[in-house]
Amino acid sequence: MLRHTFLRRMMRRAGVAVLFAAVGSGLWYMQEREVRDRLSWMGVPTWAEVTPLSLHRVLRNDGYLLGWSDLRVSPLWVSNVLHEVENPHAGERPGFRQDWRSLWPVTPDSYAHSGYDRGHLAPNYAIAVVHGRDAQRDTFLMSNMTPQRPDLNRRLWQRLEEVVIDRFVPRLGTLQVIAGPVFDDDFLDGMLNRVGLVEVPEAFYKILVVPGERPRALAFLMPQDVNGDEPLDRFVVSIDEIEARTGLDFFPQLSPAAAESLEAGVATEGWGLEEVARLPGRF
DNA sequence: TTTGCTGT
Repeated sequence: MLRHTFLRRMMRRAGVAVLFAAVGSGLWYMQEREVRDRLSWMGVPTWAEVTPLSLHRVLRNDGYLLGWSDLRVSPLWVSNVLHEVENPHAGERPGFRQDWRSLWPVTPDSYAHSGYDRGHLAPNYAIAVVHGRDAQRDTFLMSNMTPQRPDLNRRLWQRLEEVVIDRFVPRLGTLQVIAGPVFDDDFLDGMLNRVGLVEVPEAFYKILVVPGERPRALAFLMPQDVNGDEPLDRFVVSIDEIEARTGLDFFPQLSPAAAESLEAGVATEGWGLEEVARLPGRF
C-alpha cells in the first residue's frame, strides 16, 4: 500500500516535469519562431538539396540571423531587415571578436598576412544605424566575416552597402537583405583554399527585397576579382541564379507562383539603380 | 557617417 502511493507520487512528479519541459520548449520554440520571422521575411534560407556542405546552423544575433556551416567554417548567409531612421548615427567601430558558437577557432588574427580582408556580410554601419550599438558589436563577430579581396571589400562591396542604406532604404522603405558567399563546386579545392580554417569564396551575393503585397527584388553577384570601380548594375542577377550557385532556397515560405515571379527574372525598374551605379567609392 | 591593413 505504501509502495503504491510512493509510485503514484513519483509518477505525478514525472508528469509535472514532462509538462514543464513541453511548455518550456514550446515557449522557446514560439519565441525563436517569432524572432526568426522578424529578422527574415518569408522564412530563413534553407537548403534545396541536403548535402554535408549545405548544412548550416542558425545563429541568432542582435539585429541579424546567420547560417553557419561547420564544414566550410563560414557563414552561408546572413539575413537582416533595414528601415529608415530619423537621425542616422553609428558609434565608433568596435573591435573584431571571436565567436565561440562557431566551435572552430576563428580569431581576429586568423586573416593576418593572408592578402584577404575580414569582410563583413552583415554590414557594420547599416546595422548600427538601424538596430543600435549591441547589434553593431555583433556584426564584428568573426562568424560574420568572410575572406574578401581588398578591391572588392573596400570599393565595390562598400559602394553597394552605402547605396543600400543611403539610397534604397530612403527611396523604397523597409528592405529585407540577405548576403553571403559563393563557393567553388569542387570539394577538394574548397578544402585547400582556406584562410586559416575559413574557406575562401569565389564570389558574393546580396539580395534585396521590398516586402509587401507585390514584393520586389534586386540581387547582385560579385566575384572576388574586381577592380572596384565598375558600375554596380553590371552585377545584377536573378535570385534563381544565386540559388543555382549556392544550393540555397531563399524565402521558402513563398508560394511557388510568388517565388517564380520574384526570383526567376531581373527587374530593375523603380530602384533608381542607374543614378547610383557609378557613385564613387569612399576609400 | 559607412572599408580595411600593416607596422610601430
